[in-house]
Amino acid sequence: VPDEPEPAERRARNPRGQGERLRTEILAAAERLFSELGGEEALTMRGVARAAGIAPASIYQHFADKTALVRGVIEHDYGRLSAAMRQADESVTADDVVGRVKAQMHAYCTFAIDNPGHYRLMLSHRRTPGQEPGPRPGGPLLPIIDAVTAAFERCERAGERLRMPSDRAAVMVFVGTHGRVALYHAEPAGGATDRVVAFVDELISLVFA
Amino acid sequence: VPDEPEPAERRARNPRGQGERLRTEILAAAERLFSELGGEEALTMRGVARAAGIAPASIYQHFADKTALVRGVIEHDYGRLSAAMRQADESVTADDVVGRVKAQMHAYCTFAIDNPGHYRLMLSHRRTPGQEPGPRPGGPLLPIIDAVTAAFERCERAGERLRMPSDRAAVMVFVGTHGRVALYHAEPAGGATDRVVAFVDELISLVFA
DNA sequence: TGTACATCAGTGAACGCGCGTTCACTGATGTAC
DNA sequence: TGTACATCAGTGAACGCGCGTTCACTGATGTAC
Repeated sequence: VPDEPEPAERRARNPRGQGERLRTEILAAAERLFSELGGEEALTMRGVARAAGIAPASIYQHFADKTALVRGVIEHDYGRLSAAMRQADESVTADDVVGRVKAQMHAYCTFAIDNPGHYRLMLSHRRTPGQEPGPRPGGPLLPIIDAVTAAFERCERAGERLRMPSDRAAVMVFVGTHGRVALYHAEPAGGATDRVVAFVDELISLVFA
Repeated sequence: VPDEPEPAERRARNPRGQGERLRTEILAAAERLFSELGGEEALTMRGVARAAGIAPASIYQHFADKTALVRGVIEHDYGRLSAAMRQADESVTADDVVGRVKAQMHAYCTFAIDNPGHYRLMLSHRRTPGQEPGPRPGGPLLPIIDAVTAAFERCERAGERLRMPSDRAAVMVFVGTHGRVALYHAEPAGGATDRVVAFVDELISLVFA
C-alpha cells in the first residue's frame, strides 16, 4: 500500500513547551493508520511513526512502550464510541423510546463498520489492568451496556413489554450485535451497513413481547 | 512456555513410502500447539515444527507455504466441528425437537471454548478461495447454519411456533452464539461453559413464540 | 544589548530477535542387475 | 548372493525482513547574566 502522500518536506518541529502535541499527533496517526483494517499486530510502532511522519524513537517520549500506545488508542476509541452512541440517543425525539434504543445500536454498528481495526482492538483488550476476572466482566464495555440498559428501562416506563429484565435485554442485544459485526469484519460483503442494521433491528424486536 | 517435553531422542523417520504420515503429524502438532490460545499470528511455521519435533524445512514437503498449512488446519477443524454437532444432534431423542437444537449449539460452544485458537482461525478465514463476496456469505459456515436450520424446521413440523422463518432463526441463534463465544474468548471469566450455555439457551428460547 | 548555556523536541543508527523460505545436503532403504 | 544406484524422508545453515527498543546525538530556542 504505497498510499502515503510522501511527506515531501520535513515535519515542522513543535514549539518549545508544546511537546505534548506530538502525543495527540501520534494517536491520530495510529487512528488513521488502521481504521482501514487489521488487528493488533497491524499496529506497529514503526508503522505509526511512518504514518505520523516522525522517527520511531520519537514515540518513546510520549508512550513508554507499545502496550502503553495501544492503551492510549483504546481509551481514546472508547471515548469516541460512547460519544457517538450518546449523540445518537439524543438525536431521537424523547417519546420514541424504541427508536432511541435502535439509534444507539445503529451508532454502535456504524462505528464498528467504519473502524474495524479499532473495534477489534477494543474488544480484544477490555481487561482493566490489575482487575482480575470477576463475576461481571466487560471492563470498559460496561458503561456502554449500561446506556443500553437505561434505554430499555425507558421503554418499560413508557409501557413497552420486554420478555426479560432490561439489563438482560441489553446484554442480549449487545452480544448479538457484536456477533453480527464480528462476522461482517471477518468477511465483508456488499450492502454491509444496511444488512447489519437490519439484523440488529430484528434482534431488538425479539426482546420485546 | 518451556512446556515442551524435550524430545530426548530424535524422532524416528517414517518408513519408505509412508512420507505422507508426516503431513498428519504436522496437522496434529498445529492442533495441539494452539488449541490453548492465540490467533493466526500464533501459528508459525517454526512453532509447528518445534511442536512436531521436526525441522522447519520439513513442513515444506507437505505444505507449499504457510497459507497452505493454515488452510489444512482450518479444513480439518471444520470437519471436527461438524462432526461434534451432528453427534450431539443424534444423541437426543427424536421427539425432543427443541432439545436437539440446544444440543447442537451446546456442542458448538464446547468446541469454541475448548479450542479458542482454532475457533478464531476458522471464523476469520472463511472465504472459499476464488469466491468473491456474494449475496450469501458464510463459506464453510453454511453447512453448519443449514444443520441448525434443519433442526428448527423439525421444531416447526412438531408444532413449535417460531417468531421468524426457520432459516432466519438459525442465523439469529448462530450469530448471537458467535457473539457470546467471541466475548468469552476476549475475556475468559469463571464458569465459562455454564454461562455461555445459559446465554445460548435464553437466546434460543427467544426465537420461539 | 550581547552572549553563554540549559532545556527541550526530535533523530539516526544500531542491537538482537523470530519469522518464512530456500537450497544444497545426508543417510537409510528398496530395487535392478 | 552381492553390489551399484535411484529414491525417498528429512535436515542444517543461511538469506533477508520488519519488528520493538535503546542510546548517544543534534540543533533550535528561551533564559540568566
